[in-house]
Amino acid sequence: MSPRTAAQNVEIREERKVQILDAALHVFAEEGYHSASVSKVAKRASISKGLMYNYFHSKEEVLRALVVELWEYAIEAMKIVPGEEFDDERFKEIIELSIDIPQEQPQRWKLYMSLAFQKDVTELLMAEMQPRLGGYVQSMSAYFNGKGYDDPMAMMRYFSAVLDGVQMHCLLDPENFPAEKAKEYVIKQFIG
Amino acid sequence: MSPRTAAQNVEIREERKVQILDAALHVFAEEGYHSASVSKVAKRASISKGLMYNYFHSKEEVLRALVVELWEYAIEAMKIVPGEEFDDERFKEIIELSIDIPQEQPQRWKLYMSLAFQKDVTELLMAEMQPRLGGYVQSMSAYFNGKGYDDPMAMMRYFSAVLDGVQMHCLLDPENFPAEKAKEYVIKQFIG
Amino acid sequence: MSPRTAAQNVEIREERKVQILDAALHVFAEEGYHSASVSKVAKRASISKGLMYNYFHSKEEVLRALVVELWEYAIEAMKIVPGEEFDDERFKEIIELSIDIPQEQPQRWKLYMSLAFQKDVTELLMAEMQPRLGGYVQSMSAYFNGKGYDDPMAMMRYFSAVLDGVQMHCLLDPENFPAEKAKEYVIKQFIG
Amino acid sequence: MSPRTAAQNVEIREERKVQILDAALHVFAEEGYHSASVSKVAKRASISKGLMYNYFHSKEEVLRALVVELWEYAIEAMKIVPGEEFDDERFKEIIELSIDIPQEQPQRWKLYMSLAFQKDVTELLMAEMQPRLGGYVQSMSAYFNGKGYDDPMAMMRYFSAVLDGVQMHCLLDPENFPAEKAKEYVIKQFIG
DNA sequence: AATGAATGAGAGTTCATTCAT
DNA sequence: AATGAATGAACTCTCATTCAT
Repeated sequence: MSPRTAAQNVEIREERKVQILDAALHVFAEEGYHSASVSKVAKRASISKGLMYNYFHSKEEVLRALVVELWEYAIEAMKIVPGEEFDDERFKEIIELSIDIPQEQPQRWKLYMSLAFQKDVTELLMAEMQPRLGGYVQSMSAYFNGKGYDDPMAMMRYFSAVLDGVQMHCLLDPENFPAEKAKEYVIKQFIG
Repeated sequence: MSPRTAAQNVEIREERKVQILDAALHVFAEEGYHSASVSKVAKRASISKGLMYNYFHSKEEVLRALVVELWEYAIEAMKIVPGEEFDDERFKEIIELSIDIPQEQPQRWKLYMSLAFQKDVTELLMAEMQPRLGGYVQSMSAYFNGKGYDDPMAMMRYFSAVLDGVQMHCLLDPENFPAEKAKEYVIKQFIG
Repeated sequence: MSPRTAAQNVEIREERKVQILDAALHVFAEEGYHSASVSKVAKRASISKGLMYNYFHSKEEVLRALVVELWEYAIEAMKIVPGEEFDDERFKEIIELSIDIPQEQPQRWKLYMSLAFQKDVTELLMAEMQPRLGGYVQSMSAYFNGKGYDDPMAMMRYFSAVLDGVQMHCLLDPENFPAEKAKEYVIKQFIG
Repeated sequence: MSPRTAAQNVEIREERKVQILDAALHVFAEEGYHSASVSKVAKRASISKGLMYNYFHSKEEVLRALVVELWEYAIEAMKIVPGEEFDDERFKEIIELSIDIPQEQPQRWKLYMSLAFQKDVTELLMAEMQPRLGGYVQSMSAYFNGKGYDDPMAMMRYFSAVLDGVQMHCLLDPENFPAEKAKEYVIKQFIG
């Protein structure tokens, strides 16, 4: 019965973290972040309440981790690279991914959106994600500049809004919202 | 030495109700319905906690009143009439109003949007609004049918999504989002 | 429109008091003294909450009045006279009345009994009724002394207990408890 | 550095439960179930209010536990066995125990009696006890049938009333009520 | 005499967090 | 690393009582 090696410990910690975040995602999604209790998350993760605090300093931090994870996944999935230049093909791909990704894990994204309107949370997330998304915004800005629009910045912001609206409807009414058509419409409008 | 007259009481009650709803709007909008506490609402309304319950039976009822008020105002402001037929001019007006109205009372609409993703609340809201909005959806549906689109229903849903996205960005970043341009873009795309 | 005369005022006050006590009796009996609210009593009495406090200084005082009223009625109905001497006939009558009276107004007596086990209330009532009941106890004591019992005081106390037990069961299970038989048994045992 | 063992936890929980029930007994008995506050019970048990809810889901459940405990003790102490047949000796013993047992733990029984008249609670108690007491009633019924009384059922009910009356007086005025004499009287009357 | 709007203390309950083990 | 007993502050809601009118 030798003690665990440091490597094993790290591994265990990593597993536990995933366990907890996974449990938290489900519980938060089902009951809403504020109504969900830490006890329930712990129970769902099959660990004790106390142990949760060994991995996350607070309920809020669990939420934060969940959101960061979400965005990291999205950035990864969209293969976003700082400094990248978009051509039409790549831009089309980005539109498609932007609409497809939330639909893969609707729970996660619904949870995320449910938070987006609460001041303190919004700020918190912005602080967390700003650095990671700066490059993306620039790439997009450059693309719209190159498109020869009258007011490329306005167009870019409008584009973001449209995309958000579409994502929102995909999440809220996945059965009735025509996601594929919406993709086409967006592509046609903004790429031409 | 007579007691307050009935008229006086009605007046007082009316005033207080407005006071409470106003306070609740701000507190709910800032902190989210679930995290906001009745105490804070009362404090903001400068009344005792107890008195709130003289006017509303529960926290939820305050929310309901707020939402009903919101929609009644919107329907009134947009001059929506059940069974109305939209022509291009009127449709343009509706687009413009849809984007302008939320900006007049951003708090209210932020609150409203924040609720859309809270599962338990969504149902409550739907029940409250369905009857009030049925006619509007039909008018719009008829308009899109008349436009000769390939798939008018899909287009209508896409239109709704776009509008929601624009409204959302207007609310979340009113200083930077180009609302006027966005109006033009929407009009150009959907009316032609 | 002349002002009310003093006599009229007294009359009104008396009526109101009866109104209130009557309402209180019903509400207290239905919901229990502690759970019943002053508002409900006022509503049932068709007056305002405020006015109740013009007649009784507190909820507790209403209760006290109710109990005093109850005992006064009982004493009156049993025609108890201080210093009276009981013969067998009269004692028989007292037994019968003791069992009949609670059954006439079961609500009142149930309410009364529900209070009898709470320390503060017990003391309160004792203080209130002691003076009114002293003579009665003496008469009874004299009766039992005259009966030639071994230990007349013990017998008297036992008698009181038996009577209370019978009253209690009459109130709690009026449909099944054989009140008339019980009367006979008590009479046979204590009078002979 | 291991966590508490399961056995330790069980022990702690057992102790605490006793602590809480003991505190509740006193507070409920003194102030009545409805007026007693959970805070006071917690204070008397020297624990936090919150912890009470780790052991009982509600104030009512504490009451229920108390009552069950009480009856289990009484049934045990009276050695009641379903289906038992009473002879005179055993019946005498039952009378004696019925009067002695409440005096051992007057608080508990005062509480119990105070509940008998609180409508909402009565039902709760009946549900809890009916199954436990069915056999006892039958045994008693059989005994009275065998005694050759005119109306054995009436006599049994009368007997119950007498016993309750005696118990009541023992509890309310233990110093002056002649419990031993009362036992004799009851025995003489009902056994002969 | 009469009203009911208003208060404030306290009710039962929940829960994020801590800590002894 | 791990537990869950324990806390305390905050929660929603109620209600006896007061007071301006």
